[in-house]
Amino acid sequence: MSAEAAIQAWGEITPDAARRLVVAAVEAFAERGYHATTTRDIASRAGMSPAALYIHYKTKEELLYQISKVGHVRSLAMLEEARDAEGTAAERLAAAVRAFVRWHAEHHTTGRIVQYELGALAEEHFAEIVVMRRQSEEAIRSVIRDGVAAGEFDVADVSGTTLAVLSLCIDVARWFNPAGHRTPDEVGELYADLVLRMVRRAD
Amino acid sequence: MSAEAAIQAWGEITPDAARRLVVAAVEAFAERGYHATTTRDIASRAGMSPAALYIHYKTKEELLYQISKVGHVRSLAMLEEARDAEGTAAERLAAAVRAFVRWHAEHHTTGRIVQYELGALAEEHFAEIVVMRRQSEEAIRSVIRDGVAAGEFDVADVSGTTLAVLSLCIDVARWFNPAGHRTPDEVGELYADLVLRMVRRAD
DNA sequence: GGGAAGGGTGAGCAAGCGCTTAGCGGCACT
DNA sequence: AGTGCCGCTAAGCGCTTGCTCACCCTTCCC
Repeated sequence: MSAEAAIQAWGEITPDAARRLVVAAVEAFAERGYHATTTRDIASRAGMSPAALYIHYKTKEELLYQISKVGHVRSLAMLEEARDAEGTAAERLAAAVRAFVRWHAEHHTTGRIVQYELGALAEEHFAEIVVMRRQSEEAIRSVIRDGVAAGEFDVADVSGTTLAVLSLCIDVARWFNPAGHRTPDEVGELYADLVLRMVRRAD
Repeated sequence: MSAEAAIQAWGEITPDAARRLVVAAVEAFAERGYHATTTRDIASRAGMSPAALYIHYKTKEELLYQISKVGHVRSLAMLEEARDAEGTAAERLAAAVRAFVRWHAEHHTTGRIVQYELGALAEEHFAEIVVMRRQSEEAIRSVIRDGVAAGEFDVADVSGTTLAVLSLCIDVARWFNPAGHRTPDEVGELYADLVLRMVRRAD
């Protein structure tokens, strides 16, 4: 993803300086991790002095919270949209995986923060995020349950399989390399196929 | 895993104090992450003063390297053993996944460090570890290739599927909760089944 | 033209960091 | 009993960290 696209992805954040700080923080957190990133690093990537950060965010953790929250809201919206769409359970599950994986590949920097920096959130922020994560899990679980009920899927352990499907998608943020030869679309397609094979009834 | 079991898992490390430091570091790194863990925290968990750490390890990073190295050696040995075993490709792939997943569940603290703290390694240590990771990937890939050649598997993208299988197993270290109701054996069994469904020829 | 407000800076504080050093106590060996 | 050594500690050094504060521009309204 280009720098311009990154800035556009955070378009709803104003003013401009606050958005630049978020974009800079996403880069830095994804590259080095939250704890290894300094406020000076974030500020200088955004072209500001260290003090400027504190005009827009109370603490470094609040920046992390902002990023994590937006990422989780997007993820949840994506999964619930797929759940509520028209079509067979197989079609809806494939659509959910395709979208979720493509997002984690395309926005793998944000994805890394969303998925791997939860432990750095303040307690009250963490509690809020956990609610959304449970809802995401429930969205996938309900599609799988639908497929089993309709006789499309043959799944012995619905909860365990839900966990595995989500886990598979999430981990894309860890290994995806934009310089590699796989595009986000291709990975989404491959994964949608693999997930369908995991759940489909053999016939 | 109990504290005694943890200590035994690092049994080959001597003297006793060095082993206690490693066990303490594994706990601390897994809980908070490498960068958020202080040498004072590690030392006090091991029942020593901060300075004692430096008698056994030159730096905090060397402790991480020790942990990462042992973990990678174990992982690789496990996967290569499964690859070289007797049996069909399906049997060998299932055995590999079962063992790999069980290990990541049972030793999920070590697993987290092995899989998620690579970026904190010194450059020369990282390079050494990357070699082992490539060998691990190659072990799984060769079993899948065997299965395709034997007509047991139907896999369009061998490399992509290898990546997905490894990714699925690795991510167990992130979500596994020993207080949950799933045992490492159960997760291993579930995952072996899911992976076979991902690759098997429908007939 | 004067005052308020908001986005920005340079300098720096208190705390905590990784790591070092001087020295101490107990053990093995002579 | 004396000596050397090894595992360890108390104290603390030099540095970086997250964050603050006094002050400065620019813009806007009257």
